[in-house]
Amino acid sequence: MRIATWNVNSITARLPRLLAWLESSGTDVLCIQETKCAAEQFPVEELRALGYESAVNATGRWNGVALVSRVGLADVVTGLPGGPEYEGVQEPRAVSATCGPVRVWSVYVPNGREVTHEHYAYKLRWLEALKAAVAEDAAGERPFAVLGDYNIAPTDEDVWDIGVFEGATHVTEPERAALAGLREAGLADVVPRPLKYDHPFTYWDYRALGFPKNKGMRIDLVYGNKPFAEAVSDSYVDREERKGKGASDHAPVVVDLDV
DNA sequence: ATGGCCTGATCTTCAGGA
Repeated sequence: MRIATWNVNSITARLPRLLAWLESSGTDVLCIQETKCAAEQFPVEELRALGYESAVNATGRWNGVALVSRVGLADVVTGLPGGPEYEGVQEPRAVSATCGPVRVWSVYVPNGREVTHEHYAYKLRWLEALKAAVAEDAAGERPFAVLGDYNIAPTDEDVWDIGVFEGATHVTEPERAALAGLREAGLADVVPRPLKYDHPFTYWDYRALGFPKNKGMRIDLVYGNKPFAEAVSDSYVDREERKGKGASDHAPVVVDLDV
């Protein structure tokens, strides 16, 4: 079984590449982030034509997540139970479902913007709520994983130059402590292999030739419980999908499971 | 040449991304 996560940066803008990639990669379950569409604009029919069911949590131009699966999609939960509000609303940042033998979450963790910004405090609260919401499944016997754009680089090695990030979000101790909390809850960081260079970056800024210069970050993560991690036979970042016109600024992270 | 972007909506300018 092949499962992947991909921040597509607008599913509308990415639809031709998304459909082509699903077919060429043979992905069974895809966790999607930043759909940037209203739920009714999500391309349910185009995906159904390829054999995929969809579970969508999206409300408009910002954020939005989805799960698409061709191996079943049951017990869908929309949103993060107990999750915090930002400016009075629960933003669409989580959706979970059971896809065949695996329980899967697709998450888009808040960015944080600046460490002094209210959005940063919200990011930390959101991660606390995530830990509470997944605790039971994380400790369970069924293969379980939380995949998505965490907007956190787990270590200094997960950015191209840590010096550039002094005082910035994505690399702070509280953010990394939140990831450690998920690991303490029973989830392991399933680190993919890079297809080129020595580090599995998953995001490269559109600006300043970030991709050609490999100025990347590893912020799209797969956190799986013990049964999930033990079933992993391979994992890699499909950097080919970051190339060319019409690419997202994130590449898909692919995980193969023996389940 | 030492910089270089992309998205959708508020739509020719902006906020947000990280």
